[in-house]
Amino acid sequence: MTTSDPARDSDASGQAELIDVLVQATFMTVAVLSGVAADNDLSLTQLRVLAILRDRRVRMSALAAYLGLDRSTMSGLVERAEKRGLLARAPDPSDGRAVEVFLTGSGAELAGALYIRIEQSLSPATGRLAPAERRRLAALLRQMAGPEG
Amino acid sequence: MTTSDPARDSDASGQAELIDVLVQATFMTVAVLSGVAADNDLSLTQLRVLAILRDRRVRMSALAAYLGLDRSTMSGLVERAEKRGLLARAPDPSDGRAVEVFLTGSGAELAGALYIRIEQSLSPATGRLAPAERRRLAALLRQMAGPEG
DNA sequence: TATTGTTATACTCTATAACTATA
DNA sequence: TATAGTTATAGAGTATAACAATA
Repeated sequence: MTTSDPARDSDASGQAELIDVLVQATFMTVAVLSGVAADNDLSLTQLRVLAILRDRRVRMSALAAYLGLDRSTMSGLVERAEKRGLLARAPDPSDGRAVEVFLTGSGAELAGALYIRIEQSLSPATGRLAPAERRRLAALLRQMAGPEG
Repeated sequence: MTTSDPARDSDASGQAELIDVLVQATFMTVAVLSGVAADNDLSLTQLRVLAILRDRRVRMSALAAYLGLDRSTMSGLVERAEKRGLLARAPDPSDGRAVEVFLTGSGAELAGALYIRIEQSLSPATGRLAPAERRRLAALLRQMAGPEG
């Protein structure tokens, strides 16, 4: 989304300029995350599932809602990951319709390793900032994308 | 990639904390972009193709390299977009092997509309920042993800 | 009646392998 | 020989529609 629109030159509010570089940083990050996932024969979505389940046990429907996917899509994703021994399903005792998903030992191990690889793979980017700048950037990103949104 | 790792509490360098919120902001942005794309019956990759071609005419191989895709994948993406009348292919006069891709009038019109929708759809997030904060965030993101990386 | 999850189906996205044409 | 692009193939990701079981 890089443009050379002349209207951008007098962008006093910084909206358009921020959007350009935000989109650029987004695809840089997606590329890094996808690379780490691919190195482990995972899709980006599978990586996200492992990350979500790292410290939680959740219902199929909650997983689908959080990822913005249809429940039928979740069934396929979970089935393939289950076949690989990364996670498992169990009926929810409190609701006969619901199914809970959780990591196996092997899945938890992989999730931990993935997190370390992500930190390493992003460090060339984050390392371009001084510690104080990193904290400032984190604060601004949290304000922009934070809990409220 | 949100965690409650106690090691994070004493993260004086801000590395891990930045990574968490960067990944969160990344998926927020991807969700917004994917939503805009889906509203126009496009995939996120197709939207990126239109954005790249907005002010350029590029070779198939350059497009594939920029997006990190195989050339055969580009052939399919471009063929489907061409079938919809959004872009076209033409042989490169300077190299008999090469093919250049460029937007049609209809494709350029859509690309412009998409950009406006993206600005609108991201504004709830960017609007949480004051103009000076937006400029500061843009500068930090540029430094982190900028031209060098 | 509404919700949860699965299955069947169809299409897009993606990479690998094999191929043609050009450099 | 190497590069540019396409085609064939196969598998993963995705949504829609229809369904069964439970609430």
